[in-house]
Parts: sequence; structure tokens; C-alpha cells
Amino acid sequence: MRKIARNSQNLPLKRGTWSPEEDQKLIAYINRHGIRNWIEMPKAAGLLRSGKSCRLRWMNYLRPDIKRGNFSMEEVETILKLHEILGNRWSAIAAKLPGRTDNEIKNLWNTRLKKNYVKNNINTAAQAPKLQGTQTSTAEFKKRKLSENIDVPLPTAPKILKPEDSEGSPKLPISYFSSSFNLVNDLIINENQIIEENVGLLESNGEDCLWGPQFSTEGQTCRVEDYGDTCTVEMWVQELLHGV
DNA sequence: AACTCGGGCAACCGCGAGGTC
DNA sequence: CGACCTCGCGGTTGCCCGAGT
Repeated sequence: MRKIARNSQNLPLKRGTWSPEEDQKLIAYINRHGIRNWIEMPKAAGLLRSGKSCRLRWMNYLRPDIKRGNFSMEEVETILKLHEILGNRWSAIAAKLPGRTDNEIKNLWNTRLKKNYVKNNINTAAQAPKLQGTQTSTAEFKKRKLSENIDVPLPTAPKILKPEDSEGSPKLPISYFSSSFNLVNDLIINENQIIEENVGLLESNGEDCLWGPQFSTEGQTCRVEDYGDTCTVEMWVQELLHGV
């Protein structure tokens, strides 16, 4: 039997869709007092909701900086690129998309992008401009990061080359990365820092490096560039979004 | 018009991290 | 150091609505 959730006054908590009145109460309270304690907030604001529910409603819907409406091509493109690198780490992806929430991005992925992405990978794996390297679920990622006894091989990690390392390397194809390259690059750097912590840990324990020949992101994009005009990112995103 | 079905999205749940006592 | 509390995250559920029959 399901337990009925109750608030701190032992009143049964309301669940389901929020009414405009509840929204108003929450907004008014936060505007007046700010956010201090989500657990106490519903009581103080006169809402029969759990603190969690209030937080979710505010974060995903009521915040003034939420951008509503359809995702732009650029946003979708960014999500796809970041998902390649970060996997299902929606909050990290959302952090790079001002005004978009993790829930919104997660829903977009689950309802629209995922199936087309899978289909695309099956049908045109060779054409899709994919960044190779990590595509790791959060649970997997955390497990690896925190585990002191990693006994499974880590995926091949992209390595960021320092400027001096990249001498003679092909230049980045601007058409592919355009404005979001720095974004992707930043994230890869962050990921590498974490992965390198693991490697450092293992190496300091006298273990071998976990992955074989390292490669640069620049090397990867060169492969992308090899596809030339036959498959631009824009075309790919179109296909993911509209299946055309 | 009535019904079914599927997609989209808001909300809930469980879990883990981090802070405090 | 462990218990407890709060917060945040990702996975999942369930409702609503429009399209199709």
C-alpha cells in the first residue's frame, strides 16, 4: 500500500499539476524571501506541497530566466555535441544552455532526439559526424571517478593538446564547430581533468595507463571533415529532428 | 462523434553527495 | 565518525492533447 506523503503539519500533500494559485504563492514567497530552505518553504508559503515539489516547479517552470518555446537549431546542435561527450548528464548540458532546464533537455532527448539518433547511428553510422571518446552514463561516470579499484577498461579518452603539441596538426574545421567549439572544448577539458585524476591515481599505484594510443580532438574533427560536403552538421541535426 | 493510440511534457521517485551536528 | 538533513540529479511515470481511424 502506498504511503500518503504528508507535510510538516501532518496534512496530506497535494500532488500532480500545479494550479495558477499555487504558482502565484510560490513566486510571491520567493520574491519576498528568496530561497533559503526548500523543506520549510511550502509551509511558510501556505502550500500543501513537498519542498521537493516546490523546488522542481520553481527550477523547471517558474524561474524568471527560463526560456520557453522551441529549441533552436543551434541549441539542438549543442545538445547533441555535449551528449556525445557527457552522456546523460543533463544538468551539465543545461548549464551550457542559458534558460533551458535539465528536465527540458532530457525530455527533448528522450522524446525526439534519441530515437532518431539511434536510427541514424544504425543507418548512417559512417556518415554521422561523431566525436569519438567518452559517451558515458552518469552512473558509470561517477562510478569510474569514485572507484578506487577500477577493474573495467575506461573508454578511449579524448586528449586535449596544448598549443605546442598541435603544431603541424590540421586546423579545426570552422564549419563544424563554429561558435560552440569553445564550449565543447571546455567540457572536454573538464572531463579530461577528472579522467586524468583517475589515471594519475592508477599510475601512482604503479598501474599502466588505461587507454592505448591517445588522440586529439583535432584528429577527430579531421575525420569529420573527411566527410566533406556530403554530411554537414546542419543536415545531421535536421535528420535527427525531422527524420529527413 | 466516439474511440484509440502515441507523443510530448510536467511531475514524482529514489538515490547519492555534501553539509552540519 | 556516524547519523541526520537538505539539495540536486537522472530515470521513470502518468496525464493531456492531437492525430488517426
